[in-house]
Amino acid sequence: MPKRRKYDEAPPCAIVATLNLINGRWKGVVLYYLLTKGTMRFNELQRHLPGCTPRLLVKQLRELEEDAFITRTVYAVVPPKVEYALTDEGRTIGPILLQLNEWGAGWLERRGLRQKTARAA
Amino acid sequence: MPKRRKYDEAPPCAIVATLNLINGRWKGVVLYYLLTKGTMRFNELQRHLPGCTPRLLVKQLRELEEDAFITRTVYAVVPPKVEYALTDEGRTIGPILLQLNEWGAGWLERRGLRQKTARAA
DNA sequence: CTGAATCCTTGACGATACTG
DNA sequence: CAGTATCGTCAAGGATTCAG
Repeated sequence: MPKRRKYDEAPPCAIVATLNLINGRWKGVVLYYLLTKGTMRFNELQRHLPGCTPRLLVKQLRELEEDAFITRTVYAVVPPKVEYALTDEGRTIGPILLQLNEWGAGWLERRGLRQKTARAA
Repeated sequence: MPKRRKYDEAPPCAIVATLNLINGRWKGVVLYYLLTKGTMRFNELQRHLPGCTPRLLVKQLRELEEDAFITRTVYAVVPPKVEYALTDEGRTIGPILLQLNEWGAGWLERRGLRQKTARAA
């Protein structure tokens, strides 16, 4: 049994399935960054996610990799260098991520919780 | 302290904020049903969510209500009758829900996990 | 019919420290 | 730099029963 995430019991419901895929404290944003800023290294990614511990970041990245959304490329150099990039599959949710961002920005504004720019974090 | 959901510490990050709003085992589908099938009663809703206990359904509905996505209308009759409907605010995520559904359907298919129709559950 | 009450499990996530 | 290891917390969700 190769590790189950809580909702791998996902019924054949498209919406539930999709949401489960991007469930996780930072998955959505990670994908968004890789989408809008391109390939990134581990630390680079982490710097963009204030409050995200390496432990958690690793876990979410591994899950995204499992789900074929991103690739993980290790370079045999010192100091170590690992790059994360979107796959073609990962790129297919791009439009949704952009919409989530846009809608969320509007929502935050309606709530009076201004954010200065349209940045994702 | 009026009850906190785990991620109410949501940073002013639009994507994270949005995902947190529809996080929850059934929230997405509930919204989808209310969007595509219109106003629904409690039991009606539950019948569409196999495996969802009333306890959980109530909770998620209350949260959606708190977030102004849906309204809860109680009719003073016996037996009780309560109707849930999307608000205008709730309707604004409609496009995203539809896209989530569509993308998810494609994903499930690519995964070989056929679903017969385009139904959401 | 629409929940509320109670009790319980679990896994998502956090803090801190350490390493090749 | 890119993680592991270890320990701990806590809220999400499950099961069951009861009630207006």
